[in-house]
Amino acid sequence: MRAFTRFSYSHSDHKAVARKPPTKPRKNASQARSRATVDALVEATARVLVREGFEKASTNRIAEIAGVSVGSLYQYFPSKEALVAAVIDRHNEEIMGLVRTALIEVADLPIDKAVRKLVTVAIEAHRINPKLHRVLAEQIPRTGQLRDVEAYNREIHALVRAYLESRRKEMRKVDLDVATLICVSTIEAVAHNTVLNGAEMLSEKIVKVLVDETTRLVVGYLK
Amino acid sequence: MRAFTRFSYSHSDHKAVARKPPTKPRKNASQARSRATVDALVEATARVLVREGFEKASTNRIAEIAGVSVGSLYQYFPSKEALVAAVIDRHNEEIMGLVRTALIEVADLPIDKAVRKLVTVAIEAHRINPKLHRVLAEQIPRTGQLRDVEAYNREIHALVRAYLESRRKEMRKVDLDVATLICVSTIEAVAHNTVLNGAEMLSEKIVKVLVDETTRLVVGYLK
Amino acid sequence: MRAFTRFSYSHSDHKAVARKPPTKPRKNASQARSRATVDALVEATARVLVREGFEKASTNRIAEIAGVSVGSLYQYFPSKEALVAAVIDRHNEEIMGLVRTALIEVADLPIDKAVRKLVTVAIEAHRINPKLHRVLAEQIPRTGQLRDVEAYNREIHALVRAYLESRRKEMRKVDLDVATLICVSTIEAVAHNTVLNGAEMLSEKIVKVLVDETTRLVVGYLK
Amino acid sequence: MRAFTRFSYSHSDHKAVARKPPTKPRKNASQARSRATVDALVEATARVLVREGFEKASTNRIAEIAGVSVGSLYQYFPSKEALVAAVIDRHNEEIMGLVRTALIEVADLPIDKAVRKLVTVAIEAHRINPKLHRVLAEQIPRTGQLRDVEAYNREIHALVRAYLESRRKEMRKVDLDVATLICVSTIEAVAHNTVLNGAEMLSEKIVKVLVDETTRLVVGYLK
DNA sequence: AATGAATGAGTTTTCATTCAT
DNA sequence: TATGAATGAAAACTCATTCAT
Repeated sequence: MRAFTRFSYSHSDHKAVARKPPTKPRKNASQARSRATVDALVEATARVLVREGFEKASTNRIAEIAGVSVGSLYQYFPSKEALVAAVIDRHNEEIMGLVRTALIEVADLPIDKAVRKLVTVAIEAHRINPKLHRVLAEQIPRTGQLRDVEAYNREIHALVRAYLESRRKEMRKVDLDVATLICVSTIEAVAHNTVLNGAEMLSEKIVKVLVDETTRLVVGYLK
Repeated sequence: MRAFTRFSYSHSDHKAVARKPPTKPRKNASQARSRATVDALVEATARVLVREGFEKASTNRIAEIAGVSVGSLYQYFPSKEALVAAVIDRHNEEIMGLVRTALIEVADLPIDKAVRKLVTVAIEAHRINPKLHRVLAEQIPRTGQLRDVEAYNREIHALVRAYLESRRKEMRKVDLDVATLICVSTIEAVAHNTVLNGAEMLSEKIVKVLVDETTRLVVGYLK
Repeated sequence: MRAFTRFSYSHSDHKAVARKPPTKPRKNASQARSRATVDALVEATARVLVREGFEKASTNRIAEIAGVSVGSLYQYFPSKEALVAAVIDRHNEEIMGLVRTALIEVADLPIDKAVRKLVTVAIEAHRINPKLHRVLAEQIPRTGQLRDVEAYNREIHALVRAYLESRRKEMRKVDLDVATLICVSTIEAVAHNTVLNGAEMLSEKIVKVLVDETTRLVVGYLK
Repeated sequence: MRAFTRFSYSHSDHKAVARKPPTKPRKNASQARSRATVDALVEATARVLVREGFEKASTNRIAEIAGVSVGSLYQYFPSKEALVAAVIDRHNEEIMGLVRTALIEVADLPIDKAVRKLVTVAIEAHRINPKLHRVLAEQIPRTGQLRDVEAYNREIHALVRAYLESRRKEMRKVDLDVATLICVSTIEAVAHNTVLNGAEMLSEKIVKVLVDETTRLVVGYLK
């Protein structure tokens, strides 16, 4: 199963990352100062990840960019992986915000309008921070975030399925789960490619054509 | 643009890996013994990559598994990246073999038969060595292989486009490039998901359903 | 010279630990609350030392176990070493309490009764907290406690010597200092071994045999 | 049970050192160069241990003193502990050499001569490198060498027991194991104290007195 | 007084790569 | 050519101690 967003590492074949170091922030960072430090660290990690890639993203470098000591880094994050995991979480939540909103807005629309909206949102979601998106996608198997990502995927699947169910009369006879899988996969694939192929360079016109065609593809399939 | 196979890192946005060490084999491996050594090294790299992941795949370990000294490794490959690049090449060639053959076989078939065949082959290609596939997919941005992968993608695009062109009369009016992109993206996405979701565990029956549905999706779109 | 208790690092050969941080409690802990805090810290240190060993016993951990902030820890103890020193002191005092009492009780007894009592007490002293005993023994050279331990040793030597002197008529002719050294060493050695060899597992019967034999050994030597 | 040499940490109560990193040299160091490197490392470790104590003995420092790179250190020793273990082994073997030889020489001597010899050798053994002896004694619980040390202790016990058995007619009736334990403990204790109390400063005369008295102590006990 | 966030020097360990043999 | 010992920069992580609040 795969979502609108390409973190879709829902495979179970990856040698489970030896989870020696835990992956959740050490304290709740209730105090304002702590909170600021944690935020600075997550932000710095995202930046370094984008600018220099995962291997160059050393904890010392991240701490430096965050304007904080390594010691502080390890006060809040027990390992480098935990830091990356936090970035992934943040990014995922941004994306899920978009997607959830879209699915609510779409609830009462007919299938063609709805699909068009979803395709558009999927592309937008991929555009939030494509470079970060890529680096994170590569790192998900290592951070033990697979479960979370799968949870998001399941959520999206469930939401889409619910929508389709409410519109069953507009559709031909299909197994709803299969149809959902096909829709989600397809939309995600096109969005992924669209954005990764030059992201910012794509003219609005071409994007429009892609949205049109993808909508036609999916709607044609459902009706 | 994206191919049937998920090496689709055809984005130009990745900061080109500082190409300190070259990436092509040092010698042509003309002698038989050399050839054997090179093969052993590439094979060992693939194995280690699959078994232990990229970070654990040290050159010393690879040499050891290949039954060769590190010194010899560096006789044939100027850097670790070159070694990984060779593995990627080999894997890509295996996949492209399948795809090229399929596209030849399909040349005279009507669209529905052809699409079904292509979907099937895409899934097979993803099944060749899924674990290796994953590790390589993660590592491609780091080696200098993006160009090569894009070349494969372009080749596939060209082949599919050529096929579609020859079948234009069966199709509705569309921009051929857009249609090709949509087809290739879609087929790839479904194959990718299918295989990575439990790979070997998927029952043949479910696979058949997916092939049916994907075929219907694509054919419906083209006609 | 060595005492009944195996803290006998009375060697002067150890490069005196660079005494950067002082080793005495910062304040006299006059207030009740302060006193409680100090006690909690010493107790926590002992516990951590026993449970996790010296390397794992970080000041932060100790403070946490004591239910106090690190800041407070440093309010009362200027360094980690001072903390360990306090634990050593406390443990030494416990032991010396036993030993002093025994030597008073023994004052009017004949040599064989007295030696038997001392052997018994030595074993008891080693049994107070064998694990702590060990860890402390390992760490004494590092704290500045050697002087203190030597003082205890000297005290024991003096007490035993005084007793022997008062019983000279029961003994053969010997140099009193040599005889004292031999007695103290011997009793301590057997007690040390007895306890450290399985401590709590030694059956009372075996302990009794050891007490009997050690008494015979020492008494035989003195008479 | 305890031997003539004070490595006698034969207690089973120490929390078994988490044996994450193995403790045996990685390769057999057959080549001459390797051998030299290994020797240099062990020697450097011993030196650093004596001069700066365990905590200051960092692997980088040891490598530097050995005139070798850290990398080489880790080529031959998988961890700092393994290095210390090697030093312990070497030291133990030196000591056992002395002890074994003495016990052979002593085989046909009467008890008083034999005991005198053993006391002398015990003191000599402790004098080989008293500072190193101390540091190692402190570190043995951490290195997982307890088993080895216990093996040495058992060997000594067995050898002494065998000797006593062959001289039974000279002795009063005793349980041989108890007698052996008492002898070994006693001799060790005196040697330990003698050496650690100023080692080199002890006049030969005082040493002689101690040897005399200890011999009398033990012989008096056995007869 | 107490707190606990912050510090950063220092530690262990890894691994791509070189080069003497 | 092949070997594998040696290298050393760099990475992840710890912890005694300080100091603003």
